[in-house]
Amino acid sequence: MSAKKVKKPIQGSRRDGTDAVSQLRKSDRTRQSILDGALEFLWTHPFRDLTIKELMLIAGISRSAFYQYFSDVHELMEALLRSLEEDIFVVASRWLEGEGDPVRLLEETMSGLVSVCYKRGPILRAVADAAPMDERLEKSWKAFLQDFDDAVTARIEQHQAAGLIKPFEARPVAIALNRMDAYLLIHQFGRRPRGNRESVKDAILRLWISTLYGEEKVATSASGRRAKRTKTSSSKNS
Amino acid sequence: MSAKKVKKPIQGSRRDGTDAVSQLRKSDRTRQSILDGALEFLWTHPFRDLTIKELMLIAGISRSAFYQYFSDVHELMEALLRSLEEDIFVVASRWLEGEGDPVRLLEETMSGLVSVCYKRGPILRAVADAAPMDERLEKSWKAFLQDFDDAVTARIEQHQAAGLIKPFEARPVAIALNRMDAYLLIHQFGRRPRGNRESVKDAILRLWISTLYGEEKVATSASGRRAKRTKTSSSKNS
DNA sequence: CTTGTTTTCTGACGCCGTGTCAGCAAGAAC
DNA sequence: GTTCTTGCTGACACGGCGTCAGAAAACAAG
Repeated sequence: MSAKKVKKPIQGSRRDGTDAVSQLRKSDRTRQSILDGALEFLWTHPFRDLTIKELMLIAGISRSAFYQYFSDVHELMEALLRSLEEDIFVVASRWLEGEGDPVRLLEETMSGLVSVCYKRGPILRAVADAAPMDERLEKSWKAFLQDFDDAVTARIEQHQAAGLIKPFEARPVAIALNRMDAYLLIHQFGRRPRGNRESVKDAILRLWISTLYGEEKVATSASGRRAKRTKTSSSKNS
Repeated sequence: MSAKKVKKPIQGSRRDGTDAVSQLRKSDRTRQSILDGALEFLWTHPFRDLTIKELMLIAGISRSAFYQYFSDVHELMEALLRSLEEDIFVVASRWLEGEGDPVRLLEETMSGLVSVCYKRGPILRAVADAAPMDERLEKSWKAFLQDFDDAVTARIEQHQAAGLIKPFEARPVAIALNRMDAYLLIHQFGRRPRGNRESVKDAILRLWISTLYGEEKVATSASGRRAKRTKTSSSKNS
């Protein structure tokens, strides 16, 4: 069923992982080249045009070799999603778990979020597009979003208890903010040419701050100070 | 290319449209039975399982007859979307264009919105799922959402000018609220068994009111009065 | 370098859903 | 009934998917 295979580590002496790339098994490099090819393709094409044939043409290997590494194109997307997930949760943890001025933490998190999505944006877009077509991927994607909803909800409630955020039902607000983020990030960075990092960050940040900590706090954030009157041009065509 | 055909109206005297169903051309009834079959299917199955063969089996006609009416499954979805669109804009116009107490208007609109989606929910879900797979449908879906974003943005700005809503950047808030609505409606009513109408309406309404008109106005709405402390159970598993 | 073993890759195959087409059947008008 | 139009059908070719047996390459040991 699954294409995964438990690989016995090669028993010889040389493959001890000390010399990075060149010392990896062939299969690991091939697998990576498929993942790279997919991302490359998705920078300029919608997911619906990603056929295995096309993909393996980019990777320079025969079509059937694909199935040595992934059981289908959706499993590949899942792999890409997982790799993005790691990066995102790292930057998100700043606001979700950090200590200190919450507005500052939020700014750091959103800044990082924008950076990650700017660099690997198509993954988000393609996974969102592909999810409805495959039950497994759909579940992963839903879980990914829900993890975020849960974390944000918890953090809001925590800050409400601390008097930093006014009391209201946290979850629907968390969902609204997260869906908004997803929508903006996907549309601004999901394909080349990409939108402007700063304006996207400012737009997202402003909405979060004003929703959670109050309109007056918006001005205290760095971007608020820097570009208080900037109309986020990029949000026009979104 | 397109399956559409300009049909000359039958020249005889009887088909004057006075006697509803039985007086329609055969082709119109068949077309409708396909649309009905699709909706029926989508109540219990995800869009990805909707194959033409399956669909025409339900409709009781041969597979190839499908192409007399639609060029492909996405054009069918577009037809369903258009029919839903009409209903939705009717109820939405209440808040978007009505006069009087805005909170009351909003309540009427959300109430209607919930009703429409409760009755024809799978359309929303299926179109959202199918959109990434087809360029044309993707455009229609995007346009549908954007029409809403535009209308809501305009209405917010109008109410801001009238001093009913505090000043803030209207568009991102409009987008966030709309995406939240879409998410909730799709997940609660997109398939059987459906969520609870009242709790969904209350959840949506509360968020809109508190975001636009202020937390204190929530209590003045009918549902706010009726169920001030109800935890919207349905938003748990969303 | 040669040999034997394991890993990786390939071409050919069958499957399934799509969309088209020529021609058959059913319905309407007379 | 006959004629003409409209609606329907089965058969076909196409393209992408996933599998498999066996070829080729990578690797370790001698």
